[in-house]
Amino acid sequence: MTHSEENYLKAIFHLSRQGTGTISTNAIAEQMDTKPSSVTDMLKRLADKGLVNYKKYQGVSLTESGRYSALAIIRKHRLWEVFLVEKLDFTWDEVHEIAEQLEHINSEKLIDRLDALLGHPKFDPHGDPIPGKNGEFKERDKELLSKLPVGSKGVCVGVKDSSATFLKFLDKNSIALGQQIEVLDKEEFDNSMHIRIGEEQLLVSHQIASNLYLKPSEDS
Amino acid sequence: MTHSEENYLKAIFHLSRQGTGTISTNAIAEQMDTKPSSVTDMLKRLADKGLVNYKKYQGVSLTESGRYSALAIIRKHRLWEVFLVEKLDFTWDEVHEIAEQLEHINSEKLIDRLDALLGHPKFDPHGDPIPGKNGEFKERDKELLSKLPVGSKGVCVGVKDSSATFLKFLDKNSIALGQQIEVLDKEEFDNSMHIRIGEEQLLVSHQIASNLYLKPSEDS
DNA sequence: ACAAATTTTTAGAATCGCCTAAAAATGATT
DNA sequence: AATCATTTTTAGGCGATTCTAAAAATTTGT
Ligand SMILES: [Mn+2]
Ligand SMILES: [Mn+2]
Ligand SMILES: [Mn+2]
Ligand SMILES: [Mn+2]
Repeated sequence: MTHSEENYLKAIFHLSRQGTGTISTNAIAEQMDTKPSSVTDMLKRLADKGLVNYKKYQGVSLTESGRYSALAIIRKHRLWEVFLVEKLDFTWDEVHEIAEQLEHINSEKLIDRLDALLGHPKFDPHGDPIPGKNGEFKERDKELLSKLPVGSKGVCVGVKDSSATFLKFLDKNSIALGQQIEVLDKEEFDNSMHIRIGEEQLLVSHQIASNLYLKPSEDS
Repeated sequence: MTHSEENYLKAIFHLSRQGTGTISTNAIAEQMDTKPSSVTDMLKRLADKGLVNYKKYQGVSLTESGRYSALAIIRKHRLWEVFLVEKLDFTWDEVHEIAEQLEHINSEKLIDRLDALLGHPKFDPHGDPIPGKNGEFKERDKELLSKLPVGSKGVCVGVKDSSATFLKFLDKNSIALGQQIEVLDKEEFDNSMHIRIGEEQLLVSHQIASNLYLKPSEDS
């Protein structure tokens, strides 16, 4: 598989775990920052190779084999991200770009060894689950902060937007994975939320609250 | 720069430290396992980008900038080889193929951190020197075993052929870098050599002796 | 149901990197 | 100097990936 094919598979995989059903040409084009006509071209090629189910005008979905390949690439991406943070002291806002390159390195043995070196991590630096060697993949239990009612508590377990700007914002306000968060109040006006993080209190906009994932505590 | 351009620069660099003078189209084609016409194509492109000096029928050489780029790639290649051996327990015959991929990863910070993690190594697993961050590069003092006179001693510091088959042969005969070697005798008939390695004695063919580098001891 | 708006595909072209076959230049031999 | 062999370049083409512009299909709105 070429780098380009791998990137398309990844994009299709990510789109299918968001919206429900089949994926549109335009959605892929937007995700990948290319033109729809280029997407159509590639979908034909991927279909020829048995990686996607594609029929003109009908949208696209991954085949068994396409899904397996996509998961292998995502596994590599996320393991490399862990490596960069754990072993090379990168911050969580720096690793994605580099992992975009490293994910295309082709060596099963390399990935197995890397996985072992890192102690078989289950999640990447952004809280996303790392697929297993044989394509096992389960999303973790989590809820957007913005969806939680006033009074509930939870632990921060992930981000939806993992752009460098958002991640740096979180750093600046000492919001990190593993942190306990409590919803103190919600403003009717703009849906911003008063939250407690450890000892601190903070008012976060709706946009922020809808990009932070919590694992709600049992007792809420 | 594309992967292909980087590979051509590397090939030209390596050829220029072997034979003397400018590099022929055919030599590059052979080194890279492509056709001469493809090489001509690429040389034009590299010349346009100011990476090589090229004039039709006159051979080619690296410009300042081309040499600098080539060294950067070789630096990455060799640092990754060290990483694979030191941190992921690969053997020295396994690392080259993977490093051929990793050398194209583009991130200065990544390489700086990797260099630091490895303790700023000076040589790769095959005894080849690792170019410095700013293009410093000096070949180490070494001599082919086949060139040494009977009675001389030295330490094994590198291999000329670093193919997996040769490296595995060396492993099998416990010849490793850092090993003390003494030339006991030379056969007139086929130039094979009787050598002593530590406690062991061994008869090696001329072909083997002309692919092992020693640093001759002062007193020889 | 039909026209308008939107989405998707096709047609045609560019670039990169490679190939084969033919032509041109260079170098060696008489 | 003329011929022959070798090296190198050119010409033309192919697959991969992308683009723009135009055509076709689908969806939406009245
Ligand atoms: Mn990422
Ligand atoms: Mn991630
Ligand atoms: Mn190597
Ligand atoms: Mn090496």
